[in-house]
Formats: sequence, structure tokens, C-alpha cells
Amino acid sequence: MDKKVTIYDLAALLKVSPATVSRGLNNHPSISDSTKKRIHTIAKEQGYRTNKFAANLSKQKSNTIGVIVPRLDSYFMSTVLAGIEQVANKVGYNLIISQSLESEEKEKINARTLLNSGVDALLVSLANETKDYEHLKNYTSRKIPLLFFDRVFNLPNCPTILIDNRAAGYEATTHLISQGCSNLLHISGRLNRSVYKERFEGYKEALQAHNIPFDDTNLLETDLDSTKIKTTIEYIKNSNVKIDGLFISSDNYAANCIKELQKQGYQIPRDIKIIGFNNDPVSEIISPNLSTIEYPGHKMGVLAGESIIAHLNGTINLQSTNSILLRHQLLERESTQKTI
Amino acid sequence: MDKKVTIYDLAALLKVSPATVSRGLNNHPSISDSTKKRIHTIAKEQGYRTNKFAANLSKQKSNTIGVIVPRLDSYFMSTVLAGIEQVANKVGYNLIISQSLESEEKEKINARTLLNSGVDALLVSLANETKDYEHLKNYTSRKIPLLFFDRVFNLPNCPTILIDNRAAGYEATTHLISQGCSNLLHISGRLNRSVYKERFEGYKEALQAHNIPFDDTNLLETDLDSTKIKTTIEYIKNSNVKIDGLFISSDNYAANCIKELQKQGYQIPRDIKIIGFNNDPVSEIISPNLSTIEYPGHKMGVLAGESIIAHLNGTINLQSTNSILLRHQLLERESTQKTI
DNA sequence: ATGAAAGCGCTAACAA
DNA sequence: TTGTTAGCGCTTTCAT
Repeated sequence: MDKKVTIYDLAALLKVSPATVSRGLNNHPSISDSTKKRIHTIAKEQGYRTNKFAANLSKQKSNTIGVIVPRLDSYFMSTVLAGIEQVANKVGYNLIISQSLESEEKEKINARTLLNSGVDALLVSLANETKDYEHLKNYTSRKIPLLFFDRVFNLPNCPTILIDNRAAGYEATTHLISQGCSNLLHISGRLNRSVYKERFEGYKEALQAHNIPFDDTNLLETDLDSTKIKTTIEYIKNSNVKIDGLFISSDNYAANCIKELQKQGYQIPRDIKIIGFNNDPVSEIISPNLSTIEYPGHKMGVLAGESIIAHLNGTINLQSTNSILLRHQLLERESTQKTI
Repeated sequence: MDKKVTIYDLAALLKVSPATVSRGLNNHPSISDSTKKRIHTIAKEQGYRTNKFAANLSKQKSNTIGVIVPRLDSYFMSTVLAGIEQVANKVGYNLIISQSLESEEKEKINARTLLNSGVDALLVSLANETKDYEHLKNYTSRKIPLLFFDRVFNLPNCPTILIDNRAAGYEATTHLISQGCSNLLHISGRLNRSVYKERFEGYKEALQAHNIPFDDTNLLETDLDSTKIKTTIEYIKNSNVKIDGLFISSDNYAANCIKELQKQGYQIPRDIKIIGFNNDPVSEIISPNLSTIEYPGHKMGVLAGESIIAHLNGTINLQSTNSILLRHQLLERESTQKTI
């Protein structure tokens, strides 16, 4: 069982044509059950395994789905990927995963490589940097289904899966206000990514709705990179007004801010109330527990996988779907508790 | 630029043979620079992209590396994967990633699928459950390079990449002892996985070296699944002797234990000193900061990727390498601090 | 330095 | 229900 056995070998053994063997192996309806059985048994016996290269070449499809994410090593992304993998694996699709590391350049290369690899579909969460979308139009122009999740962009015929970031931002902000905050700061990711943009807009709307004035000092646009929170902390300390509420677009960043602020003598939530985003595990480890917005990563992955596969199977037509919104949820915890 | 352009099209345009085009595209030495140039320009101009299926079929290799991990959504694994992806991507290899979810069954299926997909090599970190290795022998018998990382197993000709878990366990334990602990408990993962087994052995050796008796009550074998720490906490509370030192094979689990113990009135590190494993981000978020063993996930991924690729390129022969040990490091933090 | 031609192993349209 | 046959697009040996 070491040399490659092909359908020709099986055909010879069974005195049938290779075509019959091929059909039998693929459970083609027009093959009699008896020969089908014979084919399968001899295949098993001979240790036959189909050569995907040949099948792919012939069918011009690969049973493979490409995925591009900003980074593999983020908790949120890994839960999404776990979800995608789970459904893809179940129905026999392979996943080729690559990361852009937030670089537009790398994202372009990845997109090209995956295209060359003949993926049947592409799932993308965009890099922060990305401003041009030509590399993705190569897919749409070839009718290769393309779906965005989380970091989405509105491209014709490309559905998106995400949560209602605006509403979530609104709720998070409203929560801070209802807990007594009036001098808020929103620490955002790059605003050219719609996820952050919309949270920000929800934030602004909430301020407005509560007659709290907004100006540029109420927003800090960052990379949300925890290794460089110092400038953020400085910003907070040097603020003219005493900031009493922080809405931070990432739990991880928020947790690190809390640690640092505590180190500088701030009491959370007494001096500053903080709400994060994502419901990352750290949010329950940090003291005080971090209030946050639950963001269903695994579910998002499952849904992305299911959607794209259903589309590939022709079960549903994704083109007509514009976007799928997942439910988010405000989780009130200690970091925004009222103090007496 | 929508229809597929093949080397035949290019050949026709250039009045040369397809073979020449193929060689030119692959920078074959026997093609004159001038025609090579012509070929490349026309290829670009026509938007030619090589059909990987055909190339794969012809060459019987895929430029793809398979990866099987227990779970995608663990911080440690995601850093490893990020490392692998980084080097693979750089040299044009694709990564097909799948997860076993700790199930031997699923691992077998994944291995088979990846084999069928024609991966050029396989990187594996084993599921907890796995006890039989036939599914992997399919690779070795076909001379497809197979490399284990982290959760390894000793299979002929399959190199392993890991840290010296025994030494790490020894150091962690010794550290607890030197901080004044004498009634230790080791909370381990499943001992049939060598990583855990060896940490445990290092632990036992350290006890022995310090004349601390060991019996079964000094070990608790678990799944290290943070959703079910209750039994662990019960075990600690109900112990006959007052446990004063905990060596836990996972930071995440350790962090959750700390939270729970604190809830039950324990003071850490005063009542119990705790050391974890991995240097997961939570270890620096939890209060008190968690002492731990630094486990270089990203580096491990990079090394695994580099090794397997070098082997595929024929640069080095991995078969002769048995195992690669990465450096670990004891990180002393608050959770094991002496209290006065 | 280039060309001719035989695969690589499977699929599918068309026949029987 | 099964067989014939012609690809799928690229690589590679053997000629030239």
C-alpha cells in the first residue's frame, strides 16, 4: 500500500471502465448499487485515495476556502477561525488561512496567492491599512464568492457578516452615561475601518442624545496595540477636563489601560468607569471585571462558513444578501459600577 | 482579463512552444534571457496566472503544508500558527489548517483529508485523546515529512519541536519551594501527553531533590478546561493538609483558579502561592500577576515552519534531527512572592 | 536554446 | 447502467 493506485487500476481489477469507477466513487446515481459496492470495496482493499490534483484540474474547483485575517494571534480572530474551521471541516472543505498583519501589501499578496491556489471562495477580514480593493475585485470579476466578516467593506455582491457596531457603541456609551459619567473619552481603532467608525458614531449619537457636547478631545484614534498604551495614558492624565468614562474598542487594550491607570493611582471604577469591547477572556480576569460588549466570534465564524458553503452548494444565493447582523449584548460588570 | 489565459495562448502570441513558455515562467536556466523577458512581459500583459491544479498534478506536489492543532482558539496555539504562517507565506507555501478539538477521531479524519489534499508536509500538535498513531504512519510510509510541535510523540524519523518540559517543571516547582511552599499540588493536563507528563516528572524530581515527600494527593490530573474548575477548587479546599503552593500547567486555568480562590477568601500569594505555564497575556492582567514559565509560541511556529520548509527544499535533512528544544524561562511575579 | 509529445489522474459529454 | 473519448493546463524527457 505504498504505490499510488488509480481508478485505472481499480477499473482493470473490476473489468469495468475508469469512468464507471469514477462515478461509483462519487456515488453517481446512474451506477447500480451492486457495482457501486464492488467499487467501494476494492477501493478500500487497494488503499485507493483519490488524487485531488487531478480531480481539481478536471473540475476546476478545489473544495478549498481561502481566509485572510489581520492576525492569527488575537483571541477574537481565533474564535472566528475555530468556527469557520468547524463547519468547513464537517462538509469536507479545506481552509487555507493567511494573515495580513494589518498590511495592505501583504493582504494583496495573500489575495493573489489564494486566487492562484484556486480557492472556491474567499472570506476576508480587512487589514487596518487597506484602502484599495482591486485585489478583491479579481475575485468578484471571476465570480468567486467573496464574503467579509468583522472588518468589512461594501463591495458589490459581497455579503458581510458583523454586528451592529453603531448600536453597540451607542449602548456602551449610554451605559457609561447612565452610570454617571459625563466626561467621556472613546479610544478607537483606526477610523477608516467601518467597525471602528460605526462604534464611534454610535458613541457620538449617544452623547448627543444625552446632551453631552462632543469635540475632538473626546476621541482618541489608536492602533489598539497594547504594547503602546503609554501615549493613551498620557492623554488621559493630561486632559483638561477630568475624564470619568472610557469606552475602549478592545477588551485587551482596556485591560491594559486599567492596569496602568491603577498603577498611576486611579481607582476603577471610582475615578474612571471603563467599558471595553469583545468579551475577551481577560475581561473576566481583570480586577475590576470589565464591562464590555459581547461579540460572538465563534458564531460569526460558523455563520460565515455556513453561508459561503451554502452558496457554493447553490443552496442559497448570497449575492442577494447584503449583510447579516449578529446579536451583540451589553455585559455590565464591575468596571462601570456606580460608587457611592 | 476575465477568461483564463494559458501557456498555450502565450505560446501562440509569442510564436514559441508551450514548453518554452513553461520554462520561461519558471526561470529555467536553459532559456535565453531575451525570450524569458518576452515571456514574462506578455504574461503580465495578458494577466496570465498559472493554474495550480495543472501544475500540481504534473509535479505531484502542492506547495501546501498541512497543520493539525488541538484547537484554534487558544492563545498559545494562535501564536504558534502566526509564526508558522509568517514563514510559510514568505516562501510561497500555503497552509491548510485544521483542528482536532482534542478528539482522536477528528484528528484521524483531518490527517486523512490533508493527505488526500496532497500536502507536501504535515505539522501536528496532538489531541489529548490520541493514543493510536496509524493515521500518521500513512505519512511516514509515503515519505511525507511529518513534524510534531508542542504535543509531540516519538515516531521514527519525525522530528519534534518543544521546550524542555521536565526542566521547566523542575524550575517552577523549585521556585515554589524556594518561596517557602512545602505542601504542593500540581494541577496537570492529561498525562498521556508527554508535555504534561514531563512537567509532572520535573515536579516530582524537584520535590525529591528537596526531600519533600510525594504521593498521589500531590497531583491532580485535569483537562485544564477553565469552564470546570469547581472540582479543582473543591479538591484544594478539601485537602487534608493545607496546600500552600500550586503549580498549574496552564496560565489560563491558573488565572481562573486565582479568581475563584480569592472569591472563597484565600489570599494569593499569602495563603497559596501559584505558578502557571505559558506566559499567556492573562498572566499579566490577573491580580496578583502570575508567575509562570515563558513558552515561546511564536518562535516555535517560526522554527517549525522553517524546519519543514528547509527540509522540503532539501536544504537540511530533518530525518536525522530528533528534536529541537526551545529555551524556556521562569518568570517570577507577584503570585509567588514571599509574604512577611 | 527550443520544440514535440507523452503523460499526471480524474471528469463529463456523448454514445451505446 | 456502462463505456468511449476528449480534455483540464502544466511539466518534462527526449530530440533537434
